[in-house]
Amino acid sequence: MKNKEVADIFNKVAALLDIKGDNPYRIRAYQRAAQTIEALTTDVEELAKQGKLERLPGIGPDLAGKIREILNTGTLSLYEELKKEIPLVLLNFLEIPGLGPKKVKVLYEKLGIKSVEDLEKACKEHKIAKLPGFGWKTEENILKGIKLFKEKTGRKPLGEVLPLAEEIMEILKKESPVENIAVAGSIRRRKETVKDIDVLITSVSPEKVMKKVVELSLVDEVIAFGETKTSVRLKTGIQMDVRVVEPDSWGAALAYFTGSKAHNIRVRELALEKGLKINEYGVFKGETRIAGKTEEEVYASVGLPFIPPEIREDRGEIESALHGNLPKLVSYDEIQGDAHVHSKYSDGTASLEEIIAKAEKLGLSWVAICDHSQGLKVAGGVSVEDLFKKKRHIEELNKRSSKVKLIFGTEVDILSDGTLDYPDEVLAEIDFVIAAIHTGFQQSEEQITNRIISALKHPLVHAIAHPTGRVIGEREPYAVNISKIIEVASQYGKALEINAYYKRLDLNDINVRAAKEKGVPLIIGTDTHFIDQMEYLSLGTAVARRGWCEKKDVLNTLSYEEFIYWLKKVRNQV
DNA sequence: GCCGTTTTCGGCCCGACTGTTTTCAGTCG
Repeated sequence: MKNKEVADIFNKVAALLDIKGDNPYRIRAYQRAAQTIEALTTDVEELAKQGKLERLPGIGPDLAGKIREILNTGTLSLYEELKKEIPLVLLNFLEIPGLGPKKVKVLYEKLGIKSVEDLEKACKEHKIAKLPGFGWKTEENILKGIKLFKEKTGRKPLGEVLPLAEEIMEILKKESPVENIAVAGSIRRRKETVKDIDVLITSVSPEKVMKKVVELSLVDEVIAFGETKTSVRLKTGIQMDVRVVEPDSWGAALAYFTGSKAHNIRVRELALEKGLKINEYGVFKGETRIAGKTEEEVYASVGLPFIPPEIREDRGEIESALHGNLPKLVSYDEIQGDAHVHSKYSDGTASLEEIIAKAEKLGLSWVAICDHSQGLKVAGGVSVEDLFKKKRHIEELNKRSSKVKLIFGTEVDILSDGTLDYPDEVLAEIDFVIAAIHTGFQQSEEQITNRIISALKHPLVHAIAHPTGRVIGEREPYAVNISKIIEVASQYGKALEINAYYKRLDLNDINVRAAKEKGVPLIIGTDTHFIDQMEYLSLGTAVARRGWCEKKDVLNTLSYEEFIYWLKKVRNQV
């Protein structure tokens, strides 16, 4: 997949052009193209071969040519030229809060600043305040921004921020006069990482709410404090923006602040075509507000059905909605089981009994107990002897428990030569086999891809766990050709996991969608090691939704009996 | 740089807040 590489270059070109002060619409064209290519469920290389690049939205003859240039030469002459004009390191400056392209340009041209260290030094020597358009306050803000930049308080995993956002909502509900309150932004879209917390509120006395917000004990610093908009930085380093609107604007504001930006732009373009204007206060025909109380109303005003937040990314949802073929996304309450839980038999901390109790609380009807296999000693891999103890234990519990059934499974290690960590006669006794890579991350793309493919082809394997191996913010995916994996999974009718652990979410939304399009069944597993982690199931469901999955695409929507049937069917036992 | 049954040229989403200004540019979302 060269998609990421092409998108990266386009994003960098856009940022460099931005600093240069180029035509903003040209810049947007590069950004939009980058976004489109990154979200592709097919290889851009494949599309190029088929001569279909120009069919992509926002890709014209020029950008298509530039994509081909990148594919052929590995780089782009425009990009190389721009790099000579503007040092690449300046792009880092755009990450510093308070610094945008215009200010970066001035800093570079007037003071020759080329590194964060230069910038910090110039601030401390008060050289910044003397520049046109700058002042002492800006100087101060840049210093603060540098500090944040160095602390790397960038995007945080959704699973970390969501509970915090919910806690804050609860406090504001209890202790300030809010009527409606909701989290918007990328949290509502359930993006895997988020940059800030957007909270939207209606209230009869906004000033009291705003006062409460800045007084929260969780707040570290007030960034902006206005009548309708307040921004603070929380002690965890994350920024929170709070907006208060009139009840009549609730839907419009919710749509507006949920984004994504690209999605909003498309919706507003549709509005313009109809002679309407959409902003956060409503849909307007001239001066008259014709909609805005609910999101449904706002979408209806431009001829669209309600679009679920999780797919508002301008990845084709507008077109689908216009054609009346939006997917009916799998819902959170259709999920009946958790397909990947570790117990005390390996490195999990919970007993089978505790897992059953937790599952019952969560309203699940089945849980697959997939402990590590024998060779993975660091993770308490289960010996063959213990495996059969576990099997009897599960059978016994299933006789007693009617509400929650356990499934006897394993997360079997794919060894570095592609063979599995239990002999076939043992695997044949295990009802659910999900295979995974835990060692040899440094192998070549060909080696790793082939390892996974041999596991997929193994007649006793049902699925692959965390197929790319990435850990958000900690470890890049191992080198794997995910398109090939999806292809082979499709061919052999095997499933791919959506690992729901908040730092994995692997497959990610884009790969899930690619798999779904090839008819590969998706299976959500929490990879629980500590019992409460079973609650991450909803994060996995969110990824499925972001990957446009419907009920039929997700094995967790099957009842216990149906899932058992599927397991046997894969092995040709029914 | 893209796009179009109102257009192949002239458009391209919209507003809040801050800081540096004295009416507005820059940044942000």
